[in-house]
Amino acid sequence: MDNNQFKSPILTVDIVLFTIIDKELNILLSKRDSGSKVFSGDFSLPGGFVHTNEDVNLVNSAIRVLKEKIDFRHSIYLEQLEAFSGVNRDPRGWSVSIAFCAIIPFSEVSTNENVKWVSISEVSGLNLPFDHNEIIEKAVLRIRNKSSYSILPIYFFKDKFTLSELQKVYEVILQQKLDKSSFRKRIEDLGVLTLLEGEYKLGSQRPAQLYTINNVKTPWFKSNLN
Amino acid sequence: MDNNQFKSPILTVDIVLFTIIDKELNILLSKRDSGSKVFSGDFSLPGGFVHTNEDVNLVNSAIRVLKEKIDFRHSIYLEQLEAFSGVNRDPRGWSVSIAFCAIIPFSEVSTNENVKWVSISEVSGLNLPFDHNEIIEKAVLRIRNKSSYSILPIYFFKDKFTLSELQKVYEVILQQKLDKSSFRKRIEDLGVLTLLEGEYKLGSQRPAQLYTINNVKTPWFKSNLN
DNA sequence: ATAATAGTGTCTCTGAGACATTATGAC
DNA sequence: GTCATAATGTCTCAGAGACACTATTAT
Repeated sequence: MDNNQFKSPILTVDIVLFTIIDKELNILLSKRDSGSKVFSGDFSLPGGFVHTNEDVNLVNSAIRVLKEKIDFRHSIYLEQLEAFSGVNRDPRGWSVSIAFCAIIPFSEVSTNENVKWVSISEVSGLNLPFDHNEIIEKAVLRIRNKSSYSILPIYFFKDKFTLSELQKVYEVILQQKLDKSSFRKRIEDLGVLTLLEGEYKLGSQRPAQLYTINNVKTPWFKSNLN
Repeated sequence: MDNNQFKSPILTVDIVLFTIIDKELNILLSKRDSGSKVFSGDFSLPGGFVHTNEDVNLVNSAIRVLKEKIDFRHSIYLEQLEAFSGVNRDPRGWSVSIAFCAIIPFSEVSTNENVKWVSISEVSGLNLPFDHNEIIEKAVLRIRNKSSYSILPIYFFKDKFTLSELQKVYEVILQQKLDKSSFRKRIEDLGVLTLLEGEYKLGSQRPAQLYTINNVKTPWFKSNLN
């Protein structure tokens, strides 16, 4: 029970930040700092060390790391995924990385020369540093799974959206067509969407009703207990 | 991106080990070492530092820590719960603890003077060190939730069990009566149980068929996608 | 036979999915 | 009017739950 007799593991956070681009889930990769001891200049998940002098907890560390990589004004969805660990996952030594899933509305994505967005079909062909391929795989599964029984996908929208737009996002994430009728029934029964009275999305067809989310956090469909 | 400019956080693992005693979920608490710098002599979740010289990953650390506390021959169920972190959760400083959920068959529980089993109704009345009350709360929710849509509760059995016994364990965990007929339909439809031909549990009533688990890991009920 | 638990069958209700139909805008 | 998409309605089917019924042992 004495901390001093063992070399302390390296402790980092990594973030799998999702958005939707061109009807596909995309993930943010960032170019590793030239001063980094390992994989410098390569693209990897955005991540970094915990700053014990300024972060109050790991969520805070994750947000700080993300803000160092990209600009975002709108608040993002953030959820802890899993701790990845082992004596061999990092060439520098015994390492633990707490991975997070995050979602940013596609209307808010910014970019710069140190980051790039990569679709999840492309990313599986890349050979990323550390166990970042495995982390991404698990993050995608998590997002898919949660989307199948919750309204998580609303976090891909900034504020207003139509039910058809929301359905399309579900279809992109779940990679399957959904029935319009039952989709709408499920969503509306949740009672988490507020109809924006008199507000419509105009196009070259019938205008669609705009909705926004109540300030309720990720409720579940009834299929799950509780 | 330089590790050395920040004081490294304290990194530990904590385990919420469940079993069932007297028709209630129980959790293992262990007496903290007299040499421990904080809360020494108090009861807390079993936990400890990662030993970078002998552990290969965090699962390994968790198992080692548990083995230091109690004897167990039979393999146990172990699953990562969540990383708990913050500048204030440990009086020694910025700390991260990776919490695990674990299950041991109630036929296998051993005990000694440094550990005690406490029912989850009792434990909520205790004021445990660190954020251990919060960790336990989340662990209980996780076990309850998973039990509602998976066959996780089989891990409370060593090998053979009857469907009635299994149902009783579900009822203890979920804190509600289940319908015998639909319970059996759900379980049998999963196809994960093997009927032990000719083996029955005898009592003062009609003998019950004994089953065992296929070497399948925690499948889900259909209600969840995938 | 009775008690007690094991195990099965039947009915109903609900919710999801398939699919058809109606509604409302632009042109 | 046509076209495209929004929105709603109808039908069927499957699974869960309520509950009744049958089966098999000990005594």
